[in-house]
Amino acid sequence: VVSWTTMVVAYADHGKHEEAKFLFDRMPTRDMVAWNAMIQAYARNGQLEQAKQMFDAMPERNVVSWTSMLQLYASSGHFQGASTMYKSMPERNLVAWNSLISAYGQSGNLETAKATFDSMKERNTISWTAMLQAYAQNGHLEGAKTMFDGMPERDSVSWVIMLQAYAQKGSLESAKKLFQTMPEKNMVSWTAFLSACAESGDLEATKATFDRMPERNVVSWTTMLQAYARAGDLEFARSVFDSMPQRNLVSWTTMLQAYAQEGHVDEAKAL
RNA sequence: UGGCACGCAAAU
Repeated sequence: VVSWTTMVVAYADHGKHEEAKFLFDRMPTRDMVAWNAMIQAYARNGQLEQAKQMFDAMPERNVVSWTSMLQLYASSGHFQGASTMYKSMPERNLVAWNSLISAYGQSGNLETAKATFDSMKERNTISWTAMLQAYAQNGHLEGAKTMFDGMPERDSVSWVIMLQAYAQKGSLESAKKLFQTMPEKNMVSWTAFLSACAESGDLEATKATFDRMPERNVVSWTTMLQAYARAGDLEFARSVFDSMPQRNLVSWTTMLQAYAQEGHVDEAKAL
């Protein structure tokens, strides 16, 4: 049953929920982990209806099943459904609570998110970061900063979210200062900072950051490409595009959009 | 020692 479940998850990870379901149906035995994995397979591919059917059909449910549904409702914008799930959960754990904070944050319900956070008997870094993000998403820089400063521990995710909070407020300077004090920088934090530079419109800073990066992936390359594109620098944009070690759908779309934006129909078509 | 759920980066 473990091998079968591994296969189901593998298909789900590649967006193939129908194949996942085909395998699931052929499993000789299914335990709760298998059922939960199948719910997640649908959830990851946005199949709310199907996920709900699995949830209703399963012989028994645990806290993972309930939490998965809560998250799915929240991520689909069905906050009422998420709330209903939460209320009907027979048991709750830290993950469930954290998911609820995120759900409230996404729905703009800051007060309730904070009330939830305050009422928790245990919190981990994810709880703090989810609350930090809730403030940031809703434009409350002060609240975000209070969370960030008050956290017992910060990891790279919390740093990145705080950095984005500054960047969203147009404060590249604060973002830069924060980035400089970040203890361990990884590809995501570098790219997040790169993106902050790009969004500020400071092309020099963007290029300088890009050149200083210890390593780059397709996301960082595309961010650099986008920086030139939004500045209307089609030549540079194209040379970045041509130099990229890899391209994906997003990088192609960025290049295409750059041409379209500037009215270069022929190049767009050729691309 | 193996399988499921929570918080981060790029385009539309």
